[in-house]
Amino acid sequence: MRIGELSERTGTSRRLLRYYEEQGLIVADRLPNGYRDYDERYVDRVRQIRGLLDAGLPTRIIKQVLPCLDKPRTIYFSDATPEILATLEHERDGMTERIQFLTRNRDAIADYLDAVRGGDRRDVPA
DNA sequence: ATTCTAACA
DNA sequence: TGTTAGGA
Repeated sequence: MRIGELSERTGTSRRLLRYYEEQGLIVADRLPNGYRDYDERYVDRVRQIRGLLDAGLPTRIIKQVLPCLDKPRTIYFSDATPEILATLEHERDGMTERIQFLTRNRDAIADYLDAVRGGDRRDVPA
């Protein structure tokens, strides 16, 4: 498939797909006309990349982790070097911090909402 | 129509 | 990341 289809099927802009390639996250084959050519495997791969990006991992880290993940949404290291393990532990801690940050803000918003709506009205007052 | 590269009101 | 120019 060409970039347009991959874009639609992954919800990722063509611009971003080219950017991921530029960052070494994905490698596309080229059609005789120069167009990028992707196989089915890339649909999941791109989704996996987006997931890690949303989790807060920088592309440079994803680049190292990517070769260790394939089929489903799992990450497995049979060749986990101590450097990679240390990196992942750091990322894990970063995720934990972001989760706590999000939780605090979500609760603050939830409390605000509960305070504003006297327990009945579901729409925000003008 | 679609995609490509490069570049930035 | 979006958008756009200029080309295939």
